[in-house]
Amino acid sequence: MQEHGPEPSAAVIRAWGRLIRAERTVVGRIEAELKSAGFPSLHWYDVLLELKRGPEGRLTPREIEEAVLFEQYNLSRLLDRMENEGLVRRIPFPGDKRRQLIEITEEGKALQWRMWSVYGAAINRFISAKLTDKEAGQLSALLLKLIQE
Amino acid sequence: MQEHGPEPSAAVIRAWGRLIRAERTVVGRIEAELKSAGFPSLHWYDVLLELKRGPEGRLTPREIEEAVLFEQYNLSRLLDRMENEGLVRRIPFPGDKRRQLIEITEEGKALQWRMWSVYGAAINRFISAKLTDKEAGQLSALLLKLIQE
DNA sequence: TCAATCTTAATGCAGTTGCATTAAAAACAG
DNA sequence: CTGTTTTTAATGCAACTGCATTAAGATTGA
Repeated sequence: MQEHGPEPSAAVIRAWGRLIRAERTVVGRIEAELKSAGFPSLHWYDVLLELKRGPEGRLTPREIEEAVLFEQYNLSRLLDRMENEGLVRRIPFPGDKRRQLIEITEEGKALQWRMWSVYGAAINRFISAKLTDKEAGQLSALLLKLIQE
Repeated sequence: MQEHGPEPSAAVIRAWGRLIRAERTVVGRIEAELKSAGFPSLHWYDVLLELKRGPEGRLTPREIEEAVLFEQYNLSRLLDRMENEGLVRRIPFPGDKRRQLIEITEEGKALQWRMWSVYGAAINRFISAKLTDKEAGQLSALLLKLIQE
């Protein structure tokens, strides 16, 4: 047997299992709502929202990757699809021909808005109904520890 | 604008964002460890572990689905691949020709064990190092609320 | 300067997932 | 019984993801 230090504690293993399960459960429920309302997936939403928040509705692909934690090649092709749907457009990055700026279109902003209508309601149903704001704050603080380093 | 009740609170939205991000971050780190040790993905591990825990190392596909929250068609094909690798075998379900039992093989048990060596160490590094047992317990309790209903 | 290195984004191909449907068997209802 | 409905698992096809590589442009350093 390979050595790898002490076994993780039961408490840690349980928390890890629940993290996976909670994420799958809630994402599954929310995706189902979006789909049944005829909308694309959360990944599309994530990109649209980040762009909308960015300066002039523009970000580089790298910035989007960093924000949403997608792989470079996945984002590249997702942007292809979104560009085909007229939700974003690629524009040259001034002073660096390698880079580009992704700009959200009016159509993209409109879609983000319409999706939020369904998404926000789903968050209410699947999260707000289960946690008080105080509990949500505690959860945020604990999850932050996992993200950090 | 479509009506959908009040906006989710900032605390809830933040918790939701962190849940997604924490899951992606930790899964990404753990998958990278498994991959660099030459092992298959966490999904394979999940199935192997559930089977190993099941009575006589056997479960129906439905039971596995329920335990790991995979889609029926995804599990069906994952089991094809695992069967091809000799990790599980399909056996008839006594008294119901629609159903089947999936049984973990000795090879499957051995793989689960070897993967745990890497997986457990990764959990130590990416979770135990970030949370005390007490915090892990709090996190579990909060996530349970999200899963329930 | 200019070759070596690094950064950014795209792409071919294989593997995986999602969606819709199918097929087979069991359970149910009249 | 027998036709209908439900349950279980598989599959064709399209969409998406992972991996490795490529190509182009910027940066670095002798």
